[in-house]
Amino acid sequence: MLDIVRPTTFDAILEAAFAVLNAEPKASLGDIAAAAGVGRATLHRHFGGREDLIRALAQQAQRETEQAANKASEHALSYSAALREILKAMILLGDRHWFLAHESMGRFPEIRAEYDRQRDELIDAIEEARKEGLFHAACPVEWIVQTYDHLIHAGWEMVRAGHATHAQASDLAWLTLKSGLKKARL
Amino acid sequence: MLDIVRPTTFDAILEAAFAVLNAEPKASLGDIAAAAGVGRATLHRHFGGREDLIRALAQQAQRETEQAANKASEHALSYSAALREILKAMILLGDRHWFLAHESMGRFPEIRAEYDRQRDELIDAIEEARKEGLFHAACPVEWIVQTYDHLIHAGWEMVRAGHATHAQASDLAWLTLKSGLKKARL
DNA sequence: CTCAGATGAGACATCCTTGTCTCATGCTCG
DNA sequence: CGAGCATGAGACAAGGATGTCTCATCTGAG
Repeated sequence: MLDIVRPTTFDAILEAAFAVLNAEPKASLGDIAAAAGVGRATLHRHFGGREDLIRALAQQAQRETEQAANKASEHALSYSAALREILKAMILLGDRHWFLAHESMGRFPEIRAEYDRQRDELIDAIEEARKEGLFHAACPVEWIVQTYDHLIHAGWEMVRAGHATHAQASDLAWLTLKSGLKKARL
Repeated sequence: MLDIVRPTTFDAILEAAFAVLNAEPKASLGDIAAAAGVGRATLHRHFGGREDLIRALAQQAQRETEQAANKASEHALSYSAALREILKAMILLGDRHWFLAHESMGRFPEIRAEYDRQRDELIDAIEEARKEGLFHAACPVEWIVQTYDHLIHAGWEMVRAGHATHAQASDLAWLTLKSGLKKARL
């Protein structure tokens, strides 16, 4: 209706790009423009080229995941609770999360640096949660990080495929992580 | 030495293609040929084109994962033990496993059909293992399949990154799966 | 030693993608 | 109502990828 905020052309292009590129990394700018419902020239007016679009996507993904993580953890009373709420929030942003992890960030130093910083924050939170008894003392932090990431994506796929609601997928992912890593050790 | 079986050119191209395409789906046939150490014309002599190469990769991945799964489970005394041994075998074939799951199989009906058949076999084994008490009765089979696939890839990445040996990654993945899904339920 | 087969390099044509530009259209605001 | 801005469509040039072909070279087997 009158009060509905129509997404800008810029946002429509980003949204379409996430969806198209996650499904088909080889997709052309023409494919993305078509999916966004805009002309290719319009895409070129908003972005300086394919690399510029990819960079904008990565920055948007980083902004959204950072904001969602901060918002999710602001009322958490423990690191364990924070990790749970962040997991839940990330499951909604699975496409952004996956885009960041799998699109080559090597060619954008500033994206890589921010990605590494967020990784370090996650590792710090994991080590604090371990002290709270969430993870086995001998479980490698690399495995915890891997499992955390993959369960986010598994949850996102459950929601996307219609096999579970967001709340259900979050519960499944959290229970699996919590129970699974309490005993997992080398 | 004299008895070392030199990989054929055909095999070298497939091996290089798995590695290159998993890292960079947009890679050109020239990139793949270079990584295989052969000329692009040679690649074209072995494969009728890019689509033909992708189809051959998918068929090879299906053949190898099927053989490895069969070999892994031939001495298993229970479905749970079989799932464990298959998980261990798949972690070594993580690149094939991931290629099958993420390269678009929609355009090859015979690949899709075989993929679905192998999925059904896995689901059957999961349901039998559930009867053995491996999984919670209320845990959705879709979640079990998702978690199984993702832990395979998580384990493969641990090995590839040098964070764990194959045996260690297998143990971590199995413990995480077993402990995590024993309690995970909706 | 010779021949056949496999291969590498490079040329060539075609197609696709990208980036730029121009013109026309529509919408919104003053 | 008019102007300005955003956009779509299409043309055009350039570059890269692909597929085909030819010639030269090397290796292995007979």
